[in-house]
Amino acid sequence: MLSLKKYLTEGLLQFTILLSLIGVRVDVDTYLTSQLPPLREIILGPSSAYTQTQFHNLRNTLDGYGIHPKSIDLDNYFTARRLLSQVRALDRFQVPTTEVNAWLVHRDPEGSVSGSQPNSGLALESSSGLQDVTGPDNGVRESETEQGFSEDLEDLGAVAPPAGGDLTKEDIDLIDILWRQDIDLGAGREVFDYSHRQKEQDVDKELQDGGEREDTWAGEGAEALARDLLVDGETGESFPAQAMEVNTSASEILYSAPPGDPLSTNYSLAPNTPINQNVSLHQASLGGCSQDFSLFSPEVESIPVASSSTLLPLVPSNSTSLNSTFGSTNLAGLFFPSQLNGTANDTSGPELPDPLGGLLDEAMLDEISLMDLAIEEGFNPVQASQLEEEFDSDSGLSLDSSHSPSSLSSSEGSSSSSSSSSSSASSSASSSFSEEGAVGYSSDSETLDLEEAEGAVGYQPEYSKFCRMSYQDPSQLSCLPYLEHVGHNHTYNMAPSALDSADLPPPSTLKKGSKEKQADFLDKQMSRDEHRARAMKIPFTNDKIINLPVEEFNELLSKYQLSEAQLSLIRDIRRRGKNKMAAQNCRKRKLDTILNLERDVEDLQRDKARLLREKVEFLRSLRQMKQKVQSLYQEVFGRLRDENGRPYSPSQYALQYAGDGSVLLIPRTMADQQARRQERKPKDRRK
DNA sequence: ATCGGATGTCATGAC
DNA sequence: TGGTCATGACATCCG
Repeated sequence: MLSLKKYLTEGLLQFTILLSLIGVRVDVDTYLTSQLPPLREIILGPSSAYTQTQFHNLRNTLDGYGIHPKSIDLDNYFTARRLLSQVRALDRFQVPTTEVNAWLVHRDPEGSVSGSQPNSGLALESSSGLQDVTGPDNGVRESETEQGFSEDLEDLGAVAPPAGGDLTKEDIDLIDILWRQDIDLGAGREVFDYSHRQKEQDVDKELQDGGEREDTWAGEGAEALARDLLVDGETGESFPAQAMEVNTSASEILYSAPPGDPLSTNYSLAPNTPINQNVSLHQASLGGCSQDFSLFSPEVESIPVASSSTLLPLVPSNSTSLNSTFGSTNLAGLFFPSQLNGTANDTSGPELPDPLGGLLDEAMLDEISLMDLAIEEGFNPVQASQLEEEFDSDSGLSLDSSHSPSSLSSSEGSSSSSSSSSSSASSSASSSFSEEGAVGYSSDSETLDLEEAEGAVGYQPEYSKFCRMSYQDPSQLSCLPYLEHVGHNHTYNMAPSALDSADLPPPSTLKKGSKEKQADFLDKQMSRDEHRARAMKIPFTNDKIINLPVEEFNELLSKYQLSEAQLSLIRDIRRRGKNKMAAQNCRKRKLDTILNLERDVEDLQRDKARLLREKVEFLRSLRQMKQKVQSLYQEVFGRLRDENGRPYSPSQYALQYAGDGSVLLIPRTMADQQARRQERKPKDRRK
């Protein structure tokens, strides 16, 4: 806290120096000893009343990070830095830092403005700033967080294996017994197997999907975090420590002023310092950020800094007048601009030709170009203003409403469900079926066994459907790794485990009637190729035909004396079977692609909405900056006095900012020339 | 009866 | 060159 106070004090001092250099008397002691709550608390420590403002509640709530209330000090500290950055880098685009206004509002020493005004200003601007900057973003973040949270919940559920899903061998044996008891009722053992498999599939699938989602969300979380960091950086906190530091020369100049000089006491300019010598202002105030004042730089530097007759001494007025004129009213206008269009300013009268025309015009050009850009993007200024209002009302989420996380979740849910229905096949097959299906029709007895077994298989239509989707020879998976993610509809390898004698129920336990039914049903369940193979008395299973590696397949063919028709059929079966799997694979990929594209679109729409919000904030910030510049200009100019103590005529003189950070008082004619030159340059550049 | 989704099959091209 | 895969197009089934 001590170091923080040090920083704050230094920051305030530096800002005071800046204000002093532009002609404003700032008495730090006044701040330190005044009753101005924010500043005093910033330096001396926060009061409970301050730290419990809605400002922080809002921020903490929206951020969800539970920032300690004392972090307000940092906020305000950075706020000061941001203000400096804004003042120094008006030609640069900076992220909305509307909260800047908060504790720059300084109290009229004469008490014309009560401390509550800055306080309210702080509250207003701060909350506004929060809503503007962090609110909508937080909205996005919040939604994403919420989404991620729900996803996490799902993941938790997915990671946890379903109760009972992990069957032991005893369980399987029990299932066998139950199946033997139920076989007469027509319930196939695969019903049990399938349920088992389904659980495993669900677990596997959810594990897989959960992992994927976890990765996805981790990635999105990181992205969101990066965005947050970026946004934070855009709020000005990432500014280099220099845009804050007053260079040494400045301090030297300031403190080397005659001790008895009241101006030096106020960190202001020494009296009668000729501005054309370009010493005090240049070295003290703007040197550190001269590179940021690109708007003024090259042309101004090229000005024949001319005869000393054209550059008159810049003499700040006395501190009293400064205090009185740079009072709350002007500050209120400065920091709480009532006009957002930035085209008019109450304090800018016709008697004060705008010497910042170049700057403002350029800034306006930027704004216009931005608005044009917005229009090009289908986001017209009206929408921008609406968006701004939404922003103000902390309804930034509305942009995302049509692409809410729920929709994303649903899409992902559908994705996972679809993929689970398909990819579950291979995993279930590998876990449940130890032997591929056999369609051995070489003997009647085999056929009988087969039919009995087939009768036991998939008595229930639902099962048949599931079984078609789930069976896969695990031995082939190693040869066909891509199948791991594909659900196959292998009608032709339905029969399969029937030949596994270990799994076969004793034929004697089967009743004749149910056996016939089961045979009929199995007949219906057999694929056309299976029927053909059966009709052609192909001596091995379709599954082998399809899934054996080509060498083994040829070897298998060589073991049998097969007719040409049989060989042709076998080749067709193999071709069709492989093509069937390929088609399923292809469809799954296509579906995945569509889902990914859908998700990408949603992400892009979210990004677009965020960028639009940021753009609105940029525009708003730009307007505020322009108003501030104008106000500061008028304040500075209004305090300038010639050797005789008379104010300069705005119609005859203007302030000109040089590229090196100095501020010159030059005749208006020269300023107009500069303005025209600056106008021409961008046009030439555009050509 | 119609429709749409799921699936199987064929043709074709690429590797 | 044959095998395999990917994919568009079409057919079929089914709810």
